Amino acid sequence: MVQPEFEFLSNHILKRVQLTEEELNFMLSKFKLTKIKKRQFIVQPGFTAKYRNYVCSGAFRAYVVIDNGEDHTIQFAIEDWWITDYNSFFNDQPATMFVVALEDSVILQLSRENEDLLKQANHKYETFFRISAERAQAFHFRQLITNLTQPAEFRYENFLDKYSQIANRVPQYALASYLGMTTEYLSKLRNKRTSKQ
Amino acid sequence: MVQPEFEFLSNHILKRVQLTEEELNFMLSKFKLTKIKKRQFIVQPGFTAKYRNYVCSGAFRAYVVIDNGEDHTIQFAIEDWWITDYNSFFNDQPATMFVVALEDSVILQLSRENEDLLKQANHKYETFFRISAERAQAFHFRQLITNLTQPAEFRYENFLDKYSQIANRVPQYALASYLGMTTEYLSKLRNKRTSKQ
DNA sequence: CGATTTTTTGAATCATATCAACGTACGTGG
DNA sequence: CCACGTACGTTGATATGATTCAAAAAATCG
Repeated sequence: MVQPEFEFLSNHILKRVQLTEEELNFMLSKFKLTKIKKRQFIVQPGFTAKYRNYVCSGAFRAYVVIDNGEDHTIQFAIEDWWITDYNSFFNDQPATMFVVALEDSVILQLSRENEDLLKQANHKYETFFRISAERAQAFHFRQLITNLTQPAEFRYENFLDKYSQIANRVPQYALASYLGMTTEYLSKLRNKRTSKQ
Repeated sequence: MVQPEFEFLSNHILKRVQLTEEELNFMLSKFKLTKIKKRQFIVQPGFTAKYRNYVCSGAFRAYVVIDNGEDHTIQFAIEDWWITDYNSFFNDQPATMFVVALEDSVILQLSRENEDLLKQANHKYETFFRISAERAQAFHFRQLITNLTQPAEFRYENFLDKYSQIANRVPQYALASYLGMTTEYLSKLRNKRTSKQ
């Protein structure tokens, strides 16, 4: 009998690649279940991001801190999302981002060594990671376009449309910096919006 | 005796994955050499992007057109870069971008069918594409951060530093929209800069 | 509860966009 | 190979979306 956390990940994997039960179990066996407390960091600048993290429950925020002390949210992750500093993880370099838990969370962690082992063990595992990377690539591409081409108000409305479950769960300052605006301005947009309807 | 265009691609591939001569040649045999005239489109909205394109010589520009008619540059590609609408290519959906030649160019095209064939034929080919996707992912990630966190002037200076060969070869309006600003503003930044030194 | 963190509000300011006009370059047809 | 037309780049005046700063209000937490 599998723990529910592994159940989520199983579904996630099987949606992307067809595996036999044996293959699936071998893959799952390489993941480590970890509980993370709110405010705890799972990636920090200076240290290599040793794991790729699949979120079973809870919420995370990845951000960078610029020289002047401002922080900028790069990514959110809730259930069924992955998060890490990929630059650090892939290239075994010190991370440049923080990844912090916004809520008490449960994650499944895959180390770089285990990921390499899987990739070498079976064609299908490699396919899974390739598909993940390709989707992430396409996702960031779209995000880049939106940031480049749309004004702040659209970016906010758009985010509400697509990720309302995230919008309600994360602090406003984190969302503002994710959308590339100040918290004050987001607050004004939000007011304008509620008074309109 | 290999044509020089294939020579470039060989080097590119071998930098990323180790192949025997036979494996390399099989991979190369799946690419089609194509000459593209300046102003010619290799990807257009409405049509599926059938190829992943490796640039041997010349230069390309990928852009989207927003409702109001403005166009926004998403990517440049010169020698030794890849370009296509990945969303379209991976998901076999109509493209949303244009990709147009800025100069007379020579490219090597890999069709989706041939790419799939390669991925299935040999673990190592799949590894190559995975590495490509991972690098692209990390690249877009960094770009996203820069766009989100840095003012226009920095983005311009930064681009000059990192991609001076591109900056000199592409029209100014294309660069401006790539950097997320108007051509007028870029023109002013450029002036300010030259008068400063 | 009090203390800290987060969000809101308003006024002043700044970075960048817009518009319009002009100069320049370049490629195409005669 | 010149001349013309269209595309591209520059400049200045004005407008605006978004930031900054300061302070109050609201929410969260020990």
